[in-house]
Amino acid sequence: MSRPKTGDKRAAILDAATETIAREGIGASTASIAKAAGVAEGSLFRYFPDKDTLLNELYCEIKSDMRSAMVADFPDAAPLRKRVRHIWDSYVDWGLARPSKRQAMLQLNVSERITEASKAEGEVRFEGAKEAMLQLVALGRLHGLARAFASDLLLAMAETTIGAMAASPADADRYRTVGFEAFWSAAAKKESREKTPKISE
Amino acid sequence: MSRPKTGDKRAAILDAATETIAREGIGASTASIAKAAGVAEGSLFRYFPDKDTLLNELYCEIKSDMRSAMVADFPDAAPLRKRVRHIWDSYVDWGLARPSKRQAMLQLNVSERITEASKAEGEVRFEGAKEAMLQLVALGRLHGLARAFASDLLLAMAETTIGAMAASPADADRYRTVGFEAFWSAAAKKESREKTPKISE
Amino acid sequence: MSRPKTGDKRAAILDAATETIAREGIGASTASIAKAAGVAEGSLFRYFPDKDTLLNELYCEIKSDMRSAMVADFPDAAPLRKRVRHIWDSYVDWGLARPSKRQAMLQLNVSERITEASKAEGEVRFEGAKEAMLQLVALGRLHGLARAFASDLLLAMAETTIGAMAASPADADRYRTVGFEAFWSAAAKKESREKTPKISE
Amino acid sequence: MSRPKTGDKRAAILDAATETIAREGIGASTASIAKAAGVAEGSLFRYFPDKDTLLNELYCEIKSDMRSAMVADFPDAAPLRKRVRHIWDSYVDWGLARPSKRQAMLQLNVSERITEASKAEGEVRFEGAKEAMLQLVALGRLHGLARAFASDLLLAMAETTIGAMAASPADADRYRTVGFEAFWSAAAKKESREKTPKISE
DNA sequence: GATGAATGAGGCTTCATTCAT
DNA sequence: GATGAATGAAGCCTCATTCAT
Repeated sequence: MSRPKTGDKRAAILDAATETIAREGIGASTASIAKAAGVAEGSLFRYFPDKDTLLNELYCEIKSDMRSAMVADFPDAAPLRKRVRHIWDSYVDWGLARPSKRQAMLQLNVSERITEASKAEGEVRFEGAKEAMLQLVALGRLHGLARAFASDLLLAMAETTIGAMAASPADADRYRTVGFEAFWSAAAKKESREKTPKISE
Repeated sequence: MSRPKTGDKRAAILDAATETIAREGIGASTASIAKAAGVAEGSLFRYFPDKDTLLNELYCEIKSDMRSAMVADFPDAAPLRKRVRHIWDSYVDWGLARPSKRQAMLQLNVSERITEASKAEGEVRFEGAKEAMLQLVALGRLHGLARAFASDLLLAMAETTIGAMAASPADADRYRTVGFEAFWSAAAKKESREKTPKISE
Repeated sequence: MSRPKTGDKRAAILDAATETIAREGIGASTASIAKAAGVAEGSLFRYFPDKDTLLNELYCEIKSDMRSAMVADFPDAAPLRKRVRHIWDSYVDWGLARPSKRQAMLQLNVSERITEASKAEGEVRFEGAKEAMLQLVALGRLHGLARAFASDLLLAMAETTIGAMAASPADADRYRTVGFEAFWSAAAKKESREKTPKISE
Repeated sequence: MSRPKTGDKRAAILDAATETIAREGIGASTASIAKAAGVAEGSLFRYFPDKDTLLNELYCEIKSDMRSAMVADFPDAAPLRKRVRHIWDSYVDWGLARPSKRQAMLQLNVSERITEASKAEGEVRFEGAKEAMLQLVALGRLHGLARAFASDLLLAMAETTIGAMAASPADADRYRTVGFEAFWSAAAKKESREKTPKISE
C-alpha cells in the first residue's frame, strides 16, 4: 500500500515481509521479500543481519502496531465491561483492517524461530489492558487462574470472531457483538444477570 | 519414541514427521524426518510421492486420530451439555496426551501447503459432534450464526485451555473444568442456569 | 504389441526398453522399463547385470534385427544396382515398420554408453551387404574411399528418407524411390546411366 | 579451453555445456557443467532457470553459430552450384573446426528435451541457403519434394562426410570434395552430364 | 527364480548470505 | 550506502542397484 517514498527502506522491508509471509508463510525467501519491498536483495541485510532477526523484528513490530491500536483512546476510567469491550473491538477491528498483518502474525506465532525474548517484548506496555484483564480475572468466572489465561482466551475468541467476520462480511457487526458477549459471558461473573453489571464495575 | 519393529514404515514416517514438525515446524527437512523415522531418505518417497503429500496425509491422519478420540464413547443420547462436555474433554485430553500431534497440527493449520481438499476431509465423520453443535447454536447465545463458528470457538477455547494446562499441570483439572464452563457460558443460552437443562434438550 | 506369454522375460524387457527409450531417451529409468515389460523392478537385473549392459545388448539386438531384415532374401547373384536397392529398401522398410526400434537406435547411436565392442559387433554378418558396398566403392564415384563411407552415406540418406516418408506417408513410395536414386547417383559411377549396369557387375 | 576472464559467465557456461555434453551426453550433470565453466553450481541457475532451458538455449546458440558460418560471404549472386558448394563447405568446415559443438548438436538433435519452438527458431535466417535449396529442388532430381528433404539430405551427407574427414584427416580434402559431388549428383538435375553444368548455372 | 521394498549416492534447484563495484 | 552477481550448503527428489522374502 504505502510504499514510502522516503528512504525508509527498513519500513518498506517490514511491510513487504508482512505481505509476503502472509501469502507464502515463513518460508518466503528473503529475495522475494526484498523484491516486494523494491530494494536489492543485499539491501535487506543492511537493515537486518539475518532472516531470523527480520522475523523477530517483524513480530515485535506487528505486536507493537496491534498494541497501538488497543492503547489508543483506552478508556482507563470506564467500567470494566467498557474497557474489555474496547480491547475486544480494538483487536477485532485491527485484525480485520490489516488482514496481512493478522495472517503474518498467525504464521509468526507458531514459528520456532521467534525467540522467547521477542514474545516477552510483545507483552509489554499493554498496561491498561493488563489491568483490565486482572480485574476481570479477579472478579469473574476465571477467578484464581492466571491472567494470561483470560488474555489468551480473549485473543483466541477474537481471532475466531475475526475469521468469521472475514468469511461473512455481511454479518460482521453481529459477529463482533456476539463474539464479545460470548467472551464476556465466558469470563465475567457467573452470578445472576442482574448482578453482572455490578461485576463489570 | 517407540519405533515400531513391524514393517510399518509408513506409520513410522508419519510419527517421525509429527515429532519433527512439532519441534522444527513445517520447514523440517525430509532428511531429518526420515532419520527420525529410522529409514533412508529415499524410503520416505516410496510412501509419499513428495513432501506436500506427506504433509497433507499427516494432517488428515492427525485429524482422524483426533476424531477417533472424540467419537469414542460419544453419548449420543445424553443431554446437550453432557455431549458438549464430552467433545470438550475428548479434545482437551487428546491434545494433552499427544502434545506433538497437537503442536504439529498447529503448524499444519496455518500452512498454505495444506489443500482445501485435505481440510474438507478433516471435517467428515464428526457427525455426533456436529449435531451437538447444531443444537447448541440453535438454542443458545450464538443463535443464527454458522455452526462452524461454534465449533471454531470451542476449538480455540479448548486450545487455549490445553496450553494453560500444559503450562500448569498442577491446575490442569481446574483449567479443564473452568475452560468448559467458560465455553458453555459463551455459547449456551443466556437465561438463568436453572433453565439450562431445558436448553440442552 | 506382442507381450510374450512365455517366460521370455528377457525379450519382454528388451522390447519394453525399445519403446521406453524411443519415447524418453537413454535417460529412461530401469524402473519404467521394467514396468513396461510387466516384470518386477529387480527382475530386470537378473537378465542384465546393469543398465549399461542392457543398453549395449539392446543396441546389438536392434542391429541384429535390422541385419536380419537386410539379409533375408538378399539377391547375392543380382546386379549391383539390384543388390544395393535391396539394402536400401530393406533398411527403409525396416525403419518405417519399426519406428520405436529406429528411434531407440537413434538414441543409442549417439550415446557414449555404447561401447566400441558393441559397435563392432553390430558390423558383423552383413557380408552380402558389405560385398555390395565394396563393389560400389570400387567402381563408382567414391572410388578410393573407405567402404564405411559408402555404408554410412547410405544409412544417413536412408535415415533422412525414412524421416520424410514418416512425415508424408502419402508420398512414401516416391520418397523411397527418389531417395534411392539420389543415393545411387551419389555413389555409383558418374558415366551415363546406360553404362551403369556394366558397373554394377 | 580459453576461460573468458571477462564477466561473461553466460558464455562460459554455454561453452562448458558444449564440451561437457559433447563428452558425456545430455545426461551431463549441471554440477559438472558448472565446474567446467569455473563457476559455482548455483551460478549456473542465475543464467538459466533450469537445465532444460540451458539445453534449449545451447541448441539455439549452436545453431546460430552454424548459421553465422554459412551466412558469412554467402555468394547470393553466384550460380546455384557455387552457392550450394558454399553451404556444403561452410557446414563441413564449421563441423570440423568445432568438433565439440558438432558432437553436442548430435546429442541435442535426438533429445526429447529440445522443444519444437527451439527447433523452429533454429530454422530462421538461413534465407540465402533456403533459397538455394529451393532452386535446387525445383530444377533437380528431387523435383516435387519438400525443400526440407533436400536440406536434410545435405546435412546428413555432410555429417557423414565430416565423420569421415575427422577419422582420416589426411584424406580430408578428398572427402569434402567427393562428398559434395555425391550430394550434387544426388540432388541436381539427372539429365546427361553435358547438361549438368548448365543446371549448375 | 521372482519380487518389490529398501537404500543412499547423486541430480537439480533454492536460498540465505557475502562482497566487489 | 546500495546493488545484485556470486556462492555453496542444503533441500527435495530420482534412480540404479541390492537383498530378504
